[in-house]
Amino acid sequence: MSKCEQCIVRELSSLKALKKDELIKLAGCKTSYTIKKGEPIFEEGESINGIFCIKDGVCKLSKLSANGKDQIVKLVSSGELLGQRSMISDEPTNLSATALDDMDVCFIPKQEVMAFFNTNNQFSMEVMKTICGDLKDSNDHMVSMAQKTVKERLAETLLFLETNYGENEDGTLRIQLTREELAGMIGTATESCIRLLSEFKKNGWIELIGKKIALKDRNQLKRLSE
Amino acid sequence: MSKCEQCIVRELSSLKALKKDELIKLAGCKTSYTIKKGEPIFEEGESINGIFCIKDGVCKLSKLSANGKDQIVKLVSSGELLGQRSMISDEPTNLSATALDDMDVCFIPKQEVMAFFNTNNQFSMEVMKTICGDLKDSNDHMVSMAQKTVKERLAETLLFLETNYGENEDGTLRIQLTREELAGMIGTATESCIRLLSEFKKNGWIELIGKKIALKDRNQLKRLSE
DNA sequence: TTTTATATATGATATTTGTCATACTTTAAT
DNA sequence: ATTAAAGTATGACAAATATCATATATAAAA
Repeated sequence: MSKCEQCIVRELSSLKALKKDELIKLAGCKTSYTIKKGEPIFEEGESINGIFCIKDGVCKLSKLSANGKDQIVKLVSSGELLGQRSMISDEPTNLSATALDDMDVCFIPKQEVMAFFNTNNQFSMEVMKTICGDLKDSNDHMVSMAQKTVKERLAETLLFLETNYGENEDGTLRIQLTREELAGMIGTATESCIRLLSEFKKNGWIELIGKKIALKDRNQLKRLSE
Repeated sequence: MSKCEQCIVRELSSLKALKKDELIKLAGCKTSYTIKKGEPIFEEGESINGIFCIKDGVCKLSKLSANGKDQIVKLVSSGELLGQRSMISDEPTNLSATALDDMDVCFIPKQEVMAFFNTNNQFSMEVMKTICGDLKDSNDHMVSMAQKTVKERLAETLLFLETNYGENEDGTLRIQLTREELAGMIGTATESCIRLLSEFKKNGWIELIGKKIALKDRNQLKRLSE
């Protein structure tokens, strides 16, 4: 049972508001484990009685739509908390979380977190702010889906992925998404996504190196996305 | 300066967690006023240093997209609070709020609400739950936009409007939206919205009485929306 | 290695949706 | 009451996107 003090999640998430004694309590009740790429952390409809701390790796939060397509609502990665919404609302999750990488996570039981809400106001405020940020992102995302073309959304998403997850030495996006997952992020059919990637490549805006994608003309992508 | 105790907002919103002395404080700092149909309560980019209590009427929360269309993110009506997200995040709003009805509202300054956060944990939890509900709705809405057709979204929206805002004696939807606003809710062009309404009418699923809409075959609409 | 499965890619085509033009209707303004 | 403006409606057409078929490439399994 390792300490929570030096954990990246403690540094970056709402947990930064916790005091020493609270961190010790935390370390005592957490369970840590690993999840392999492709495996679920939890699935739509499950009751998850607590929150997850992501120590390493990235996962997708997605929702299966009636037509069988998996819409990606959000990516969550190391340093972040997962499952807060469902825990606070006290209802089964409406989303599935699936590892895109091999992941290291900790699970903190609900009663522990709720206790912190009652004793540490700063922690409550941090969580509230995080959720408000998520709400703003979700609203913006929704407007994007409703008002932008698939092409615009693809450009937007590629820039988002580079900004938030960086690039490898060869200039390709570090985050590894299949074409199907990328399509799931922008909300379109896999074929449409592939077709537009080909078009972007033909225009010299991106480069396709095997399955990987490297951004070339960021200004053009930016212009397109707005 | 009227009391807050018997106010509908106090009954239905997070304010129900406030105690008597807190309500007295509230009554002392609020400013109440009216807003006429079509007028803004606040606009995108404004800093609104507090929250609004909606005593009467309905408003739309919308965001102007790059193509000049006004996407409606959410409707907010009597009994609800408005502006919590922006106040908690401490940043200008990303949305405009515009009255769809003549409205009665109260404004509560930020410092007052923040004080309640510090002294009344139940209130904090209620606000948190509300925002979590908003987040879930927004996520679901986003998936709808990404995965459903305009036709499906129109059917869904018509049912939503009936469920949440009821109908008049003649069976028409009580809430009064222009075709443009309805299009803004489902995320499509005004003409497409009108065209589909005509199609629904031709199919006998709805009736158009002037500008008003009456639902006829709710089962069919429901089937379509899923 | 060979086979099998899965992911990527592209063409052909159908469907959906947006845009522009125009007519009609209702509401507001002079 | 007349005019002007805004909202509703529909046709014609163009553009965007989905679907189905199929080919190729890559990865996994036997």
